[in-house]
Amino acid sequence: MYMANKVKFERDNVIRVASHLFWAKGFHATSTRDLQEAINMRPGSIYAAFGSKEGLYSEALNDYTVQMKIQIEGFLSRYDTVIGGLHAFVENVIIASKDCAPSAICMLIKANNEFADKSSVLYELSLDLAAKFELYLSDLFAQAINNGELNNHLTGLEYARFFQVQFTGLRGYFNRPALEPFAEAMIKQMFTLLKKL
Amino acid sequence: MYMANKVKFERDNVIRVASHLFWAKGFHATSTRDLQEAINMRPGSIYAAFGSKEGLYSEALNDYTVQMKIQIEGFLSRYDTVIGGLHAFVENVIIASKDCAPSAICMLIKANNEFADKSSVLYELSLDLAAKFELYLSDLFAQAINNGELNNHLTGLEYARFFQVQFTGLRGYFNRPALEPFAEAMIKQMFTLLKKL
DNA sequence: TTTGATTTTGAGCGATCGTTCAAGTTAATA
DNA sequence: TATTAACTTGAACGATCGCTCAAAATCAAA
Repeated sequence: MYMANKVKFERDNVIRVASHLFWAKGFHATSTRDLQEAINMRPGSIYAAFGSKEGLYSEALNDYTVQMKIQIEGFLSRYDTVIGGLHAFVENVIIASKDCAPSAICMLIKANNEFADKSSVLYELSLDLAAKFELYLSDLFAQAINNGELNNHLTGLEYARFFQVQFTGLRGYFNRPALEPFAEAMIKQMFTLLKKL
Repeated sequence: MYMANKVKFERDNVIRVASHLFWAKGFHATSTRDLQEAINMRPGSIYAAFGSKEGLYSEALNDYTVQMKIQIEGFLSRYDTVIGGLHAFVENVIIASKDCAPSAICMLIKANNEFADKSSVLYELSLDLAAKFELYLSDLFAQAINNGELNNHLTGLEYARFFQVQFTGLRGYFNRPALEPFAEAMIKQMFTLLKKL
């Protein structure tokens, strides 16, 4: 009986690094040679493992959404309420991790923007992942309603939509430097409005 | 006395067409050959007129902001109030012109996203134009406050910031198809919140 | 130690990129 | 009409793109 050779590189770590590079520079501005250097793999290995630049990007974008959910779960576990956890998460993304994240803009939004004109598989993927993330948020807000943190004038999905519009808007706006002083206040405002909907 | 030969192409129109192409596809995904075909000019003429792909993009992005202001002025002149005009403008951008515009996303936001990682001249330009546009909006909201359309709990600049966050968030969110049914209600919600700030 | 399936390597392929420039065309002046 | 400066043309340059594949390296099984 012959066992296959072990793959030498750590797949998850490679995807993580590639994801950060794609997130920072975008798909078209990231060359395969940039990726080779960043993940320390030669073309043959990359193409054997991921098939194409698009294939690697697909896995990178997917991993991004997984990591984002893990990050949210972390905040939720450290806070008493769903809304409190989400508030801390939003503040962390926009303020605390501003200087260490590859980009202030959500990678899903960047992907959706970059591929919006053509009917590429990557555009479809960005729609798919965004839809799934919206469902995930809907569940969270449904919990918040059940917990009595929010009134039930709106559904979980409607709260999720409001949250995504606000969060995306804030991340896009505070991408510009010299606006940090206003970030905390505008995030507070977002959650004040959320509770009053 | 020798008078210079007239330039054959219509410069403004060329910039308009190039702007739409860049807006739809982004800077990196638009090749100079795409541009040659779209504006019906050969490389030599393009480079004589604009210097480089970046130079043409600069003029295209600048023209975009000029056109956006002209569009807003048009709506303001057709409505009694500043807020009414802005409401109609937002509805027009997100709903009515959804299918004819090159992209649902503001070209300034797209530029800011695409160039955010590097210290390129185009990134600086996007910051510059965004700052100028924010000042333009600040003046509009200051007028609205003076007219008594809005209370004076916030300054014109603070209203402008809120508007930009909401508008950007909505355009990003409704970029995805199959969400149109919710657009009008969420725009109404945005302006309801604006008046209650 | 030998074997052989598997993985890694990196030179290099054809295509396309942004850009240049010598040659051709145009049109106002002399 | 002849002159001449300005403009347009398009072939082609070097660089870089995404990607391939024959050869070298690797390691579990024999």
